[in-house]
This record gives sequence, C-alpha cells and structure tokens, in this order.
Amino acid sequence: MAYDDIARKHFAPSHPISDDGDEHHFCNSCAFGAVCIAGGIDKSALNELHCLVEHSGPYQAGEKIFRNGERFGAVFAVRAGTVKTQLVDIDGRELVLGFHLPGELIGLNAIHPDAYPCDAVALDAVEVCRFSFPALATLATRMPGIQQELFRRLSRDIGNAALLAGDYSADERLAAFLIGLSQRYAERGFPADTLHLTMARGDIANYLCVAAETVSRVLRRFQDHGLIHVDGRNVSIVKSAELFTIARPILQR
Amino acid sequence: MAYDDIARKHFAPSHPISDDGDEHHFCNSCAFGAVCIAGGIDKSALNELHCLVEHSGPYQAGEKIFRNGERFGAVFAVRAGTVKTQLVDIDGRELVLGFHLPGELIGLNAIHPDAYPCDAVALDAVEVCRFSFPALATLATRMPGIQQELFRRLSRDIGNAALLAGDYSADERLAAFLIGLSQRYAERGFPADTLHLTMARGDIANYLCVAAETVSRVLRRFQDHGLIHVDGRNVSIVKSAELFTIARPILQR
DNA sequence: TCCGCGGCTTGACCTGAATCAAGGTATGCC
DNA sequence: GGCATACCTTGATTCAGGTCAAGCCGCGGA
Repeated sequence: MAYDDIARKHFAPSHPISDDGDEHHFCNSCAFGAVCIAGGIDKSALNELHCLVEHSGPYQAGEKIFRNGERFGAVFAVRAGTVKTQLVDIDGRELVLGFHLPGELIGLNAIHPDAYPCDAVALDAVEVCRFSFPALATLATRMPGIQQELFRRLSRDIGNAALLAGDYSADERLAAFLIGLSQRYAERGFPADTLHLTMARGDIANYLCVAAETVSRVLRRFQDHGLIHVDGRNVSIVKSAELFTIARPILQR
Repeated sequence: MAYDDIARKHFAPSHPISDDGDEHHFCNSCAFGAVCIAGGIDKSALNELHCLVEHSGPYQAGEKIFRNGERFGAVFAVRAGTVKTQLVDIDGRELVLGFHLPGELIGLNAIHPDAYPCDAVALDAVEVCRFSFPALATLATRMPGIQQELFRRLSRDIGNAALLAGDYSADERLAAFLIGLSQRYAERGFPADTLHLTMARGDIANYLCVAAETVSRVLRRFQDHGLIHVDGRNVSIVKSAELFTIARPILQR
C-alpha cells in the first residue's frame, strides 16, 4: 500500500513523527493521508483540509489533549508519541480505554454525547492535528472520500472497543495486547518485533482488566517460555507465531 | 422530544412495532425518524430515503438477518422484535456482542472490515429495514442531517461497545444490564419497569461475561433483596434507584 | 398421557486471578 | 551523595465467580 511505503521512508524508527507536510503533500502521518494519496484529491480540497487543521503540541507526558466532560468540538489525529484515553468512574476506579499511536484518530467517541467521554493523556512527547469537527463534517459532504474515511474509522473503533469484551484469560489478553501493538507499529512501518512500551504496567493492566501484578507475572512466564524478552519497558517478541496462537481467540474472530 | 411523543402514541406496548409509514410520514421506528421530523426534510428527500430502504421480514426466532463473514452491503434498522449480534470464536466459544431493540441500527461495525464481523440473529418475530450503505452514504453527502445522524450512531456504538470493558462485578453487570434495557425501552415509549427478556439466560450471561449460573444467582439475590421481581423471562423492576446505584460505576461515567 | 429436551435453578467444590505485603530498582530533586 | 517517589516484581493468601453435578420446570410431539 502506497501510504505504508511513504510512511516507512519518512518515519524515524526511534520516535514516530512525520514531516509537517506542505500545500501539496499533507502530513504523512495524517489521518487522511491515505485518502489524499489514493483519491488524488485536487489542490483546492487539499487547501481546505489545510485550512481546517491545526497542529498542536508538543504535549509533555501527563498533559491532557482533552478532558472528560469538555464540550466536543474537534477530533485529533496523533502525529507523534502515544496517547492514552482513560476515565475515572464514580467511585474513583480508573479505566483505560485505549492507547493511540501516530496516524490514529481520537475523539470520535465524543460525537454522540457531544462531550468528550474520557481524558486523552500524553504518555510521552505528543503532537496532534486538530480537526474542527463541524468543518470536517461539512468538508465530508463535498468530499465523499473524506466521509467514507470517517465512517471507516468510526466503524473500526466499534470493533476495537469490543475486542476485549468476552471473558478471556490473562494470558490471552497479554498476548493479544503485544501482538496488536506489534501489528499497529508494523502498519506504520516501524520495527514490529522490538516494542517500547510507553505506558506503565498499571495502565496496561487497567486496559486489559487484570491486576498490575498479573501483568508482571504473565510477562515473566512468557519470557521463561521463550516467547518474548523483557527489559523494563522494552519488549522484544521472539516467537510471534506462538504468541499469536495464544492471542487468536481475541484477534481472529 | 417530539420523536418520543410520536412513538408513545403509535407503539403497542406488548409488541414493539411501528406503522409502515407512507410518502409523508416515514416509519416512526425508523432509524432516521428523528432526523426527518426535526429537520423538516422536503418531499423529494423523503422519497429518496423511501427508495433506498427495503422492508424485510418477519424473521422467526433463530433466523439470521446477516451472517459473520458476508460481504458488507447494508445496515439494518430494527423495526420490530429483538436482534442479538454474536460471533463464535476460533475455538468454539460463543460471544454475544449486543441486543438490539426497535429503532436501533445494526451492521455499523461492518463498514470497516467491509464484511459483517458477526451474526445477527432474531430472538423473536423480527422485522427490519434494509438500507443499502453505498446509497445511504451518497444520500448523506446531500443531506447533512443524515450524515450527522450516521456519525452520531456510529459514535454511540463505540461508547456502547466500551461499556462493559472494565472489571466490574457480576452484580454491577446485571444491574447495568437491567437498567440499560429499561432505559432503552423507556426512550421508545414502552413501560420501563416491566421487562420481558426475549433472550435466554445463557445469552445474557455471555453478553455480560459471566456464567449462566451466576445470572440465575444474582437475579435471585436481587429478588431476595426486593430490588426486582423475577418470573421466568418477565422481570419487573421494583427499586430502580437502588438498582441504579449498583449499576452506577458502569452507566454513569 | 408420557417422554424427551432445552432452559433454568441450586448446591458443592475448585481455581484463576485479585489482594495483601514486602522488597527491589530507577529517576529526579535538593 | 542522599532522599523521596513512582514503578515494578515476587511470594503468600484469599475470594468471586467458574465448573461440575443434579434436579426441576414447561413445552412440543407421539
């Protein structure tokens, strides 16, 4: 796929970030890069996209891109770094909804309630593109490619949100998490077998609905069985096929 | 809200079904009813919606509206009855994704993979409206109200899919299930405190990621505590406030 | 009427993972 | 350096809920 090739060329493996784009070549990590490239959109349309987007950042680790309860006004494409979406429920329990890599769109779950239903927190140095949603929706009526891409992203997020439904074991969850992350990096042209986890164990645990201690133990066991190698937050995947077999009930369905 | 008033007038409480609509008054249970009424759309647009919709059914309990793996071509609005979406994972485990009442749209999660990622099964006598998705998307470019409604529905489904993520207790899950169902009936103008569960205990259990035995036990306990009254598949909610308190960590966040 | 079957309930027991507790390690700040 | 803090790991213990087993109920068919 053309988009991947371009990404592979431009991205620096160590820290995912794209170029800034210009009038003719919009950000490669842009959420709509694929549309622009594939659709061969004309200059005026590209300019319109340029007009409605605002680069924002860098955010430092811990800073929030948007907050739970804020009025919805825009979606954000991650350009660099990792974003965690989370919320704190009524009695203080934290719930991590997801981790978002460059090229991914956050805030889509805010359209319906017309307010962000979660916090978006930078896990490292994060840069984003802000798309005013009313403007984007208007543009989408004139550019079917943009509309279609929005539908696809929304639809994909439904599937992703449902991924961890089902009563899976801690092993299945951890394996699916690692393989999933690996695949998403691979799609963006980054090395897929050496992962740097930008999130704390506690966040992973929370996202997977297991205890932090369980994450430690399972990673340990995977390492003891030679499936992965763990060095703090650096994890290399040694036997991805076997890991995939464990994760299969979650990923392949 | 006007839509609710109209629904309340037309729906028969015992078996949710709408009238068939005509050129000027589209089905009340139609997924886009609210748009048409609120937006005051013109006749030609209404006719276009009429042209692209196909009524289909009735389906008998157990019959499938669409199947996992089938090429995506349309979304369906439930007109009458209850639909269960489910899939069977690689090693035979069943996973219920959701239950869908009249007025709700199914198949939105199929846009991205361009294939239905689950089965849609009728739980009782079901009637649906079929909307060709390419036609609907095209119409949406000309009718911003339709586009917006699609965005909202997709966005809401993301939230719904994420609802049961998080490690909630069996009590919390059951309470949230009952309150959620009650609220959805109420929105459609049906009595909200006497529920007829069209799905088997096993389906509920599966949807909530607990064992069927646990569903029995928790319902029993809720009844013993005077929160609900259970008679087979008929459940009446006695103390909705207390039930809501239990469900709060899931529903209110 | 009886039988068979699927769905539901209840009790007894077991287990995966949570919780509790303690200690280790890395990092930043004074 | 020395300290504080946040994060991570490991072991011991506990428990919510799963699994197994048995029996009940309601319904359709012969």
